[in-house]
Amino acid sequence: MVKLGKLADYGLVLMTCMAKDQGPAFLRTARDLSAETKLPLPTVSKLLKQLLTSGLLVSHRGTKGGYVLARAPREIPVIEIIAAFEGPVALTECSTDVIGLCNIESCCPIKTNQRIINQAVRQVLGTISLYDLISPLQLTAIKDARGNPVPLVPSGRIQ
Amino acid sequence: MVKLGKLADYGLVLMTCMAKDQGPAFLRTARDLSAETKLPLPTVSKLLKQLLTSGLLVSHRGTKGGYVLARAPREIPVIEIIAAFEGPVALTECSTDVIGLCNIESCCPIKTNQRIINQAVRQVLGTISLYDLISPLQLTAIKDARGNPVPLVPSGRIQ
DNA sequence: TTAATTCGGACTAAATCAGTGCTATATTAG
DNA sequence: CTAATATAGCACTGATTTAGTCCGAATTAA
Repeated sequence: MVKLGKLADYGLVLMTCMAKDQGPAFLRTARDLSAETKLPLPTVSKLLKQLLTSGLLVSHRGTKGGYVLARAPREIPVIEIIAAFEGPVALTECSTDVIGLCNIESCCPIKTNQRIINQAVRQVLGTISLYDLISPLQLTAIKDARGNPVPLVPSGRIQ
Repeated sequence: MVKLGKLADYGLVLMTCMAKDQGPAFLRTARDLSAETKLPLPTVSKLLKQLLTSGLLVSHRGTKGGYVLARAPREIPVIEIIAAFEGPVALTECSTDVIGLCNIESCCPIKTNQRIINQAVRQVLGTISLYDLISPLQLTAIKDARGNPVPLVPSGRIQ
């Protein structure tokens, strides 16, 4: 399916939640976010931990503790959130920049070309920030790999 | 890892092979391709079958049979090859255009936004064709989601 | 001190996927 | 017509990955 794992999916939900309702030093607890997102508490807890160690969140322990975004939504590219759960984004295995893993290696005709795919995808995900996800309408002039505009709102309405 | 399954990966290898060495009505057998790619024959056979039913290849049975590309490499976008093995490309589950699967649904704050991610990725993969993979240097002016050029050959050398 | 909350690890059950094998069908060569 | 070759389609298995849960320790505010 070329899809994200559920954890990464949920991670995006949580990050969007936090970006929307953020105040100055507004700490959100795991329980709090669990209630808001309807995701099971243990899972939310796990997600937050992961986001923490990836440097996307900052935590405060003890009573009245919680999590806050480490940076402004504008400064958090979507690819970082995804990478927090799925590791470095690389559609094709040959292109994880690790040499020697590929058993075809020497004769592999597309090692070069797989980089093209990876780089294109990475670039796109890198240019979309968490802020873009909160306010999609302000996302200006998204263009595709050849420079043509991408119709984000096909029929004038976002579904 | 946000990566393709191995089958899709191998599928790209096979398609690239066929695109490179194609002649007029040049049939390639599974055995042939297996030898060239060093992939096990049963697997190659399975891959070819899949590519066939997806409409990317045309087959001829019997002695002197084999497979040919159904279209010119220029007319085969990478996303189709990937979709042949992984189904429709959709990074996030909410966005498979199926309504009602998401258990958060009503309160899901990012349904809209996930479309942005999916659409951007799909668009990029849709603009890269099999032909681009054979001759990467002729791929002109790949640009990212905001219109900035993507450096395909970072240090002047393709590794 | 007590209650609330994060922190870190380990563990289990389930789903997905790669890979293989076998039998039937079609086509060409001789 | 017959035999050899190659695809067609199906089912099966073993392994890998992943989601999800739980528990005890550390930390902080009241």
